[in-house]
Amino acid sequence: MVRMSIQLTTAEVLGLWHSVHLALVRDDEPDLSARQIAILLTVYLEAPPHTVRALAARLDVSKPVITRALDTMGKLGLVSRRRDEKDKRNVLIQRTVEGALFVERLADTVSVHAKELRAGP
Amino acid sequence: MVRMSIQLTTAEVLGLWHSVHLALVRDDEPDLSARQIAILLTVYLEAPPHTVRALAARLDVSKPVITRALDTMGKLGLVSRRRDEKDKRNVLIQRTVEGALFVERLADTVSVHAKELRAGP
DNA sequence: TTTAACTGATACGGTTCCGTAACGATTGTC
DNA sequence: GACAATCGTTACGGAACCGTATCAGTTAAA
Repeated sequence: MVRMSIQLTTAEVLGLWHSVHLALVRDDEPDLSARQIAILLTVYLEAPPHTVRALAARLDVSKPVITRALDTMGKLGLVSRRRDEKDKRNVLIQRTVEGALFVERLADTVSVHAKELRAGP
Repeated sequence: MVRMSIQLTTAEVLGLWHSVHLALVRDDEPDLSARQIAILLTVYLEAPPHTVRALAARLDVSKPVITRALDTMGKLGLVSRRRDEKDKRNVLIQRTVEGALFVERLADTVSVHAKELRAGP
């Protein structure tokens, strides 16, 4: 296994983006918006705690945007909310088993379509 | 430049997806849905002609889904519609200069965040 | 203790999208 | 010519989302 930087052509990058989105649309998973994906992956990839305010700042969007996205993703079981007992103004966004599986399937979908790419030194 | 297949780890794939979506949300471009992205890139990457019915079949969605997406992307100037003179039942979806620039900027955004990936033999 | 600052949620009017069903227009068939 | 098949669009009620403004609850400061 060799670590190197990869220089992708425009056509290769677009081909990857195209095939992955086609797969995401065609499968049975719910199609999340770009904002929802950004929130979901921030929660699952970055270190907790995750609050509404922090997510809003991270995405550079308003707080209601986060609240609405959490409502929808909460119904889907992808994330959950809990009051912060140390500061009851805060709400802590937490990961779920179902959400972790969703993220894993997303990674699989992307990986499948990223198999043939050009690598340069 | 060496052509080889790339084996990406789950963390690397998710990190790419995360950073690109964060960038897409934070920039000034309108956030397209997964279906809109799939339609847009199909129109710009695959050979014409592109009809509503063909796009619906390609994405495995109903025709009104395509019509609605074309309405919205048409207002954004990303695609345009024209009647097929040879068979006036058909509508031909066409590329626009503005749409081509949008796709190009999308490719740039993805490329920027795909610079550090692990490549294997 | 009164006030200010801060949190996340809610309300508002408007837009987009959802799936399903029906529609007018055009073309092909008998 | 009459009829069916095919095209894309529209209609429908319901849901989600948009940006903005405001809200109640909690904490910190005066």
